[in-house]
Amino acid sequence: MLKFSIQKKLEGTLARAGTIETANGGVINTPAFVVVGTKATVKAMTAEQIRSLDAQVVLANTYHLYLQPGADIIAKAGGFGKFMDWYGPTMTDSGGFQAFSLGAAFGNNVSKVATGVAVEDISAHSGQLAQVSDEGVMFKSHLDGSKHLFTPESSMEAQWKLGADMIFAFDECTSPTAPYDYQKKSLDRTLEWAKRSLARHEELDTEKTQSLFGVVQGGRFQELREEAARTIGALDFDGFGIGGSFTKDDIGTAVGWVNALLPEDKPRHLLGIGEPLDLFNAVEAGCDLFDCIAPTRMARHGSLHTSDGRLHIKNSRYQTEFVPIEEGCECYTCQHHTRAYLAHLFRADEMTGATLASIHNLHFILRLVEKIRESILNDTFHEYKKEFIARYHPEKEN
RNA sequence: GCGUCGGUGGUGGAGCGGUCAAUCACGACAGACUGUAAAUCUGUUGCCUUCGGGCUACGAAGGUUCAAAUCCUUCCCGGCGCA
Repeated sequence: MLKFSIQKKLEGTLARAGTIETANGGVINTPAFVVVGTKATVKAMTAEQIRSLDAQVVLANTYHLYLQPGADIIAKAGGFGKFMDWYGPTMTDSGGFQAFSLGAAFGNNVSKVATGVAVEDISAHSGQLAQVSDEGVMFKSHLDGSKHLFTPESSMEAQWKLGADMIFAFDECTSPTAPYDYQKKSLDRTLEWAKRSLARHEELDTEKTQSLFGVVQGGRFQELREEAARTIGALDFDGFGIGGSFTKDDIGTAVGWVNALLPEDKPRHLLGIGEPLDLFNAVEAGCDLFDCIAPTRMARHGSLHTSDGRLHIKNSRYQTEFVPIEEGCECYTCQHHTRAYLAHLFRADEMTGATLASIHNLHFILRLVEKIRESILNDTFHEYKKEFIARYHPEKEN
């Protein structure tokens, strides 16, 4: 069971800077960005490289590791952290996101963050590889088509074996296109699953070495989000995850509805959010932890963060720019390599390009969240945010 | 020299009388990506356009035909075989 302490709150907002101490003695300074290593590896990176970025936490995925290599093998290895040679704090996601990504989202070109506001029922429960019922989620493995039932109980059992310091209750991540009625029904189910997750986890973790986070859902509806914050918030979780869908524009406000109601003395993790502006807004709205695949996936796809916005390293102009991705950046990549070299590696389809780009993007996001933390402690958050947006999103400056 | 097979858009390579500005792949040029089915996916890729269409194109030049990248003739170039 973790200990969370708040060092400083930013007046007039829900933002706070604090420290989490895990049951195993790991320390996390919050707000913190959690690096995603779905299959017990941060894609294209070694554990040594993750350490050299001063990452604080790594998050793996229960569904993926359950299918391959299997939770028992990870348990024998001593947990996924040790398995991958990562000895810092760890988290696992419950598999609840895959109810969405392999269900409603599968093949439908919908992402977790809605760009439009079109609400249509593409049937959140009729996905091709995942079907949701009150009992749990029936997955058809994307690897071999075999069927697997995930329930709150089985997710807790698998996460116990995977051995992370912090784990999540089993929930249903709904589609941003799901209408109110479905969100409501799903929310009720996620609440039941939260109770079942708590009960099963209590049986497994008798010495309280793992912390369990409950997940708040509710889609884009204020009424549902607040209901979820109250009901999940009242349960005996060690922290909370805020999951599901938002629109790009109201990540901050919707998260604020939730955090205004969640118990203040427990950490709040915003699941799957990790673009710079979203991080500022979410911190301001009271979130302490974030995990996101965006920095690493975008890196592999050649989209690199700079203070002046993202650049596409494959664009022709970069072939002859013999300067770092960002002048003054202290990451390994920028200290040793040029845009031209990265442009070449990406064009030549060389793996090292993915590694160097991932190092850079993770460094950018990790340092950004660190600076956000410092700005809370220094009371310079608003100035820092304004300054950042002016350069990164000049079109949004007001 | 004789014979034979071939010469198609940035590249490879389909097409073998009309539905061909020409399948497809690669490359190129852009874009997307937010609890990772993702080192993936999408769009564009002869020139011009008032987006209806127009123009120039399948080695070169002639020819047959209502119609040719596709058939015929000659020439040029390349591979192979025989001298």
